[in-house]
Amino acid sequence: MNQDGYDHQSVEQRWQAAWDDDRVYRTPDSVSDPTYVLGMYPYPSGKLHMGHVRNYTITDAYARFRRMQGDNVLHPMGWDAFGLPAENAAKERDTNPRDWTFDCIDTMRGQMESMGFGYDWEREITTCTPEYYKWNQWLFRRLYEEGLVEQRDAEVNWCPDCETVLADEQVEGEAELCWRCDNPVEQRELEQWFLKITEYADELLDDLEALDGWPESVRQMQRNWIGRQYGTELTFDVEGHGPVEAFTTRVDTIYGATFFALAPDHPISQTLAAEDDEIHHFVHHEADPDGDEPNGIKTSLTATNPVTGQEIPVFVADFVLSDVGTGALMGVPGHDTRDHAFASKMGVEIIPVIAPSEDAVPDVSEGAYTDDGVLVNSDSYNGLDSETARDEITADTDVAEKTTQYRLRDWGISRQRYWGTPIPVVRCNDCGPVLVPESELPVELPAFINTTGNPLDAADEWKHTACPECGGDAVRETDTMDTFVDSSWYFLRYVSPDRSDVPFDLDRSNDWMPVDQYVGGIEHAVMHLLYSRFITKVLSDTEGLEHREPFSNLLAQGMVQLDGSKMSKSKGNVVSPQRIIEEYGADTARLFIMQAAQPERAFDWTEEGVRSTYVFLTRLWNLVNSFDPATAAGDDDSVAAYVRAEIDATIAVATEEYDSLTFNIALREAQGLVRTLRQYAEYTDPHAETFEYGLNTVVQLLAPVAPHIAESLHETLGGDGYIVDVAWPTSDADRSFAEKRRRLVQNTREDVRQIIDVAGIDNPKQIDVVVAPEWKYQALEIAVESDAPNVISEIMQIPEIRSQGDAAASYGQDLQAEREALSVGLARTDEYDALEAAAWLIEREFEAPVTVIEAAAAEQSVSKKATPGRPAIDIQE
RNA sequence: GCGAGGGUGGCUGAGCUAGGUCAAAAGCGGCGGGCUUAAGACCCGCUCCCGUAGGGGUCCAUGGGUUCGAAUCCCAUCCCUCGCACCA
Repeated sequence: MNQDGYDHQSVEQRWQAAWDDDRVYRTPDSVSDPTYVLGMYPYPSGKLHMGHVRNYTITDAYARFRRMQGDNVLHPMGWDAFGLPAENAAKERDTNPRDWTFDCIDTMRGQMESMGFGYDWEREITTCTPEYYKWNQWLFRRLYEEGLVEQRDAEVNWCPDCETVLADEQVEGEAELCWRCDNPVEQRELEQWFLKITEYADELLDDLEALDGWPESVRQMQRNWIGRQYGTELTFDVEGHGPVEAFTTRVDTIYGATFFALAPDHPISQTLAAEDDEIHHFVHHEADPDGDEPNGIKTSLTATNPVTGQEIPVFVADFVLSDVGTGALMGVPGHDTRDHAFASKMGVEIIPVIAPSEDAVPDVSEGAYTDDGVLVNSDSYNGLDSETARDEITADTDVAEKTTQYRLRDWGISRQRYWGTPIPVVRCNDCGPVLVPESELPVELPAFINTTGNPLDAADEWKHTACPECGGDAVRETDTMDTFVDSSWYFLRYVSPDRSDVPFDLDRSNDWMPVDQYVGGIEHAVMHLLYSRFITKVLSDTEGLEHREPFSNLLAQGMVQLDGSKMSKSKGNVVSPQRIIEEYGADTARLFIMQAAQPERAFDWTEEGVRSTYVFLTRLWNLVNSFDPATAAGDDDSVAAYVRAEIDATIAVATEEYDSLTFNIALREAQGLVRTLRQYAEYTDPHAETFEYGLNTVVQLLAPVAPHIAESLHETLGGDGYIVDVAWPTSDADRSFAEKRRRLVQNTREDVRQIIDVAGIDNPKQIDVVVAPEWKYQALEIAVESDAPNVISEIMQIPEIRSQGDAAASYGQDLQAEREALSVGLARTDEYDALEAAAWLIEREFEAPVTVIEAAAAEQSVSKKATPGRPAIDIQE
């Protein structure tokens, strides 16, 4: 395949070694406020996949771009090294998670290096090392001291396959499958450690508004996840069982409450189940919270509506969930779809209490009316609108109170696994749970024991210890932390990875944080990104960190697909980055991925695309290597001027696009410039300086994405030092001006083609392109500016125009006719220059001499057709 | 059901936040030509319809509306993708 291509292997190996030797990507601690570019660190599975390649190529290219623009850049990498797969792998291979993990890390680091990613490896972090996880334990202690840790029995999601607890966020879909192994999750009651993220629910929600560097979709997902709802909590008195709290967002419908419902696991339901066989049967055998049908059973009890005093029947119903609201609710079938379905099924009364207007009471017998409206059938509240009624009813009712409910739950971090951060707690018979003192951190993991249960439980020697408080016998907490704890603050550790006395250097963090550009997969939209925001806020409140958000700008990169579907091992449609690197080189892989689509979009991997990218790089290589300034003896003529203008335009466009992370457009521009340069060299002997300028520009514009070949070509072109340190090219070109020029040239060429085609001209002898006279530009400008009803009289006030006589009148009529659509384009001289410079393109195409002339020098019959932005064209056969 | 983002020429995909220069960029595919012994690569052009001097017609999911003028703004409908969902 590559016998025809450039030798990517030697090029890439050479520069990787050179960068390494010279520590090119080192960010010294002394730099001030570097641009912090970060890709989500990977779990070290042992193999880089295309998703990683895309993710890290984006950050690498952006980091290199910013560096060439003169910024100090912080671009680190590390390993999310704890986690269950290592345990499973260790069991399968009869080794231990630690060795396996470090092997994987070594392999992946090697692959990253062969991709040419410019990381500061001296800042590498690995979460499974005691040096790192010590600070997870420290964090746990700090949270504990701040009252943000709680231990409680909890119904938890238990994955029988992974033998561990999962956070709500790790349970996926309606079928409730484990996010890692896709097995159904069960419920278990266990003593768990929780981090009280709910204390920050409001701030986590409200601060999303200001995160305008984040995609709306991610912010929306977090909003949904937090799920704040304003409503009213009110007390119903349940006969014989006392007061029961119920939450509602629609207290305005309380006059329509015709039943009361309890979750099957509500304490009252449990009591009733113990006394009543039918209820027992329902609770334990019939209730199906996952089913679509609302099921329930009527009890013999009634509840007192606190507003109306009415007695309503009490049901135990499976659609009432104990972890939503209070696990009890008032049923308003007239105005809630689900309550309506239930009431219809159970034969409960349905009455309308909200109407679109007072004299349009809706028929709710067949369906609920769920909109806000005006109250009816509600005594003294009749006639009030829903919103006012909610306020007044809540205010008037002693046992009602405005409250806010959240969907967000506290973050359960206990995992019954070995390969994680030990929770720094000791259980003493006398003192209860006691925190391990800071001086004794880290609590290190004992040697791995291959067992079916939790290996920490089996590590007797490690498990039995002395109580830090009383010195008595005690046992260690054998649970480890959710690995999302590790990743909730790792971005701070990169700032000062060597500090053994603090988790992060505070002053430097205040200077370097937040991460300016964070890049990763959308799958972390809620979990990782929410936890990181939470921990950052806590550290801000407790440790003096002056930032309350960790990531200013977030890019959720799209998938790399094959034939429209996600690459996955199970489908067997995986393209190995390793193979691509070997066959085509890292630069090709990087360039292909980056030019294929916008980074947030999914795109299809195609072998053909990769090949043509490789061909492109080879062509560029040959173009640069065959260029010899000594033999390029062309003049600095109009063609050179055209090429120069194109170079400058390319710089302007590419810079803008790099800046907004739309690499695909920037790269397309750069590739287009290569084409222009090749055409130039084919057409004529190029002007050495111009051509060299073009080549240098292309190489520099490609350097962030294809750094190895760029270094080589930079060297070939006689550049000093590394291209990573070369200043990003700049130009005075204005993008919109450049685009106007391009459009003018494009339109003119098309016009010539059309004339030749339509007029059936076989063999043009001479092509004249006539630029409109100055007075027409003047007239146009006046017409655009003018508010006068008739432009003709306006422009005729200018003597120069008036002196044109009929021609002026005629053009004035044209202007008047198109009055509203007029706009000023290029100035006459700019138009002339652009056409003059582009004349060679037309000459080359039609093999006829092209002359760009001023109107004054042309035949009247031809020049009269010329208008600003539209030269007259005269073709002689 | 709720929320977010979308529906552009054979395909992919810009433009749509600042309405006119948009028959609508770019790439792919297809067609023709050049180069070549030939193929590939490369280069040039065409690729909605009609047209013997740059013209005309129809067009950007569908149907309305605003405007001198709409792919671009507004409304409604349909469809697609993603997230959440028996959430009180």
